[in-house]
Amino acid sequence: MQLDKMVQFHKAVGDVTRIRILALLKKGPRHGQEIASKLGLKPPTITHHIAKLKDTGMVYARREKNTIYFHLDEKKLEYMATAIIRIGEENFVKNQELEMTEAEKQKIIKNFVTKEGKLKQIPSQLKKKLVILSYFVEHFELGKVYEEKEVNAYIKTFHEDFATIRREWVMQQFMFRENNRYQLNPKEIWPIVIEK
Amino acid sequence: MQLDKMVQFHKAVGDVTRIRILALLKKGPRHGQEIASKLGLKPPTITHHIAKLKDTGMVYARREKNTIYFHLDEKKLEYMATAIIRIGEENFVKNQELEMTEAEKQKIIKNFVTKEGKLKQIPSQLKKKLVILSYFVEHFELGKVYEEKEVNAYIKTFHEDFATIRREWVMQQFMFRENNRYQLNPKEIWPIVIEK
DNA sequence: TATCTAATTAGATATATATTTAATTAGGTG
DNA sequence: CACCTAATTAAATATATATCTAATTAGATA
Repeated sequence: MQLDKMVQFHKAVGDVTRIRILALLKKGPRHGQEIASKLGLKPPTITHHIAKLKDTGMVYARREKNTIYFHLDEKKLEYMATAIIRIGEENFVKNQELEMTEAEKQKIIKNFVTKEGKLKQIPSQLKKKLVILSYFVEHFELGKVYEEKEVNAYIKTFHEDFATIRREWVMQQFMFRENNRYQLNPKEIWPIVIEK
Repeated sequence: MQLDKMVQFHKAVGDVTRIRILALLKKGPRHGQEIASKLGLKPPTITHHIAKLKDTGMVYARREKNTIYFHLDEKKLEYMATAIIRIGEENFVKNQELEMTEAEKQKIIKNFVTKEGKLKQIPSQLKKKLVILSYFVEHFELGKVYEEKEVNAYIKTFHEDFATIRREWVMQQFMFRENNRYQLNPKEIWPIVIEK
């Protein structure tokens, strides 16, 4: 699960009113006014909270005549609630498979990077792709915040498809994005380990 | 799990920085400066976040010489993360056992409440206790917020041990507490059902 | 005891968010 | 089409919180 999705989920659940709404929806679909009166709040407040719950995907709406009923998707709730328990595990599993020596790494780099330092193409094999992503991402400094523009500009110095590279960095946990700004993740949570 | 504990937990996890800290602690104990430099933040910021994680109980500290290492308690994390999935279920199970007729209810009330409306004693049998708790809690209005003083004052009109009654109302989900103010919960989430 | 290091506290600032009232929108139904 | 009801949006307010710098505390060790 993506880091920002996880934050969004826990922010959504981290509120007394929204937990009370979830408790009600667990008993079955409810409509806005009903929820408002049961919790002693005004309808706009419920709209506000329901919006946050809907954004996570665990609540959805179905219209019946003039009334909109809100439903709880318990499967999604369960999936998202347990994601935090598995945090880092995907990486850990991958690490086992994705250890390699410095020599192997150099070979892959030599195959995919020109003498001028340009990326010939994005490797399709996961292992090789990760080597390449890690190789180029080392440009960034730990703790420094980068605008999307800066990230794009840097990628363009070695490859034209900046959108793909940027997305892969985030997806593969080399970097993390927070409102369109980027930061390097510590190597410990990168999905690849190079034996020294 | 108590409602406010649940909110506290999800508020704690609902933050990018704290999730990143959890991801680090999952690999093993870390000390403050280490975390700060890995995440590109200053030590006071880490103190701030660690405090919130410690408050939930999922992180604890052990000193080694001059350095304090923070550990993740994965069992607690798992327990708290999954609590939201089970929300209302305890009540639902109880509901099955705790249905009763209006006549039964009246009998219990007659046995425990004096003609003057005073509570003779708090029943020790769960079923009877819940009847008594529900009987007296009906005094409150849905959606209205009560100060602790008001709640105490009302309880004293029928029973001396106001602290126990107040605590039971919250524990049994008849009311909920938020920074020392109290509100009635909707009957739907009460742990008892009276057949009409 | 003096000094070093790691951690915490205090205070300041900027941002986010929970709630309300008033106004508006969106679908039904006569 | 006119009207009704439920839901949403807008704007305002109050509260909470994430982060930093500067100052302080707490232990360890020489």
